[in-house]
Amino acid sequence: MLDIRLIREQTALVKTELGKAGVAAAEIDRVVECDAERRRLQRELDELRARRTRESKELGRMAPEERESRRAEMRALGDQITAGEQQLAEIELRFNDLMLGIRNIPRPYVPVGNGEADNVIVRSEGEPRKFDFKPAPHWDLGEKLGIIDFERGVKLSGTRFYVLAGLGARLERALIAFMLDLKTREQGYLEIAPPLMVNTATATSTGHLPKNADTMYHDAEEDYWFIPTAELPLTSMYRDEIIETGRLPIYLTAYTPCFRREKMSAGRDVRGIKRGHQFDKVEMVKLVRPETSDDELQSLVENACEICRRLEIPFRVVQLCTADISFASAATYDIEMWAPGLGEWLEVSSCSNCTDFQMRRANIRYRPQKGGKTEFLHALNGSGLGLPRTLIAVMENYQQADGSIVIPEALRPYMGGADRISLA
RNA sequence: GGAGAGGUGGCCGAGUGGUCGAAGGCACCAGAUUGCUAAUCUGGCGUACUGGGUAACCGGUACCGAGGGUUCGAAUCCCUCCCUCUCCGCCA
Repeated sequence: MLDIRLIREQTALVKTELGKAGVAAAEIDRVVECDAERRRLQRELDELRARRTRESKELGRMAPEERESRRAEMRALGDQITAGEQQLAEIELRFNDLMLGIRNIPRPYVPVGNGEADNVIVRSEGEPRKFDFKPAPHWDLGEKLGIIDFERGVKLSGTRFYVLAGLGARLERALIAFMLDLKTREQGYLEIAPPLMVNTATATSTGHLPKNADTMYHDAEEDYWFIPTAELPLTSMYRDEIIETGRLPIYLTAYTPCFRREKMSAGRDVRGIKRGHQFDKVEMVKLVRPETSDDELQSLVENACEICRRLEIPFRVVQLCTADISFASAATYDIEMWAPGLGEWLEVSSCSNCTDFQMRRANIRYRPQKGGKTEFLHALNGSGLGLPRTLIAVMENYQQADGSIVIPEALRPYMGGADRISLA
């Protein structure tokens, strides 16, 4: 959520900045109008209520016979207040809807653009390996080695589901352990094992609700949302809390499965394990002081890059343009690993500075000055990394002419002695 | 799932219809004082919205788990829901 005061007092600026991300100026006008109406009603109602309090107290001090005569009058005032309250409640509902629907303002350094084509490749690291054979896509490798079973995944659940088996499952577990160890031992993150189903308030805090309700799995009976990313529980952990300054910055990491309907991507990436309804991910979340969040974004990106580096897989960092950053984000960098079998760059991480957008929704604050006013923190999140795509990159980059896959050095300690996945 | 108890300010905790935004304590802030790694005293100190003021600040309203109801008036009475704790049942 944006600060209504900013929208109110610097309407033109907000329109310009949001315009860069494709938000229509009319949307801002609607909010400003609704806000004015809301405040007008609020003031009226406050006056009526002040009168009631005042006169009720008088009434209490009156003699009983005198009291009766004023009752009817007071009851009418009470009805007027009730009517005003109902009216205000309606306006507030509409106001909140409007506010929840406005996206975050991009940071000034985010390149202005109209789509994916305007994203900027910031840097690349690692040389793509030269193959003296045609590198196979991971689905061929996985099936031949018996480590990915697509047919049985479909049998068990349906399209976009698959089964990892044997050293395939083991390799994914190794990646998870490797990533979590790096986060917790070297990068200062606290490991969390959060709930995978969250309530509406949690999903609203991060900006996934109300706008993206149709992209999430939802249990109607209990009103639980299956997390599309651990960003939801991690960012909302401290909802409605005032964080002690000494505890900042807070770095959290979690390995969780993620669930996504992938409605928007119907027909895209249907082959392989690149895009499933369920996938594993290691996530990073930071809650930091506002003035540090841009630096923290850089280090967040670096934290994710380090994984690619240690796996010795070529990657590049892409800065998303204003049109491509997500609803809650003010600045986003994607990290893409090279997948020689697919012949494409795979988005394995997306690191965002969400500034105070989510923190305002979640009401997570701190006190910059002891005894002073509270302020909203800034929240950042990034994958570190998405598992299926990392798995693809490992398989395709480390494949050999005979169809076997060599285990990257960094993962060997986690592979129970295996240094290669070969045909049985 | 059954029975009972309970949810009050950053924290603990009192408060059963008006003078309660709410006693008291802790924590915190400012000052005083004694001095020795801290104590004592005095004062201040909730959040949000809103009106006024350059500002310090002053005023109004709302908020005592959430939502509804009764009443001139609700933290307090009634209803529904959520959550926590204890006991029982069931269960991975």
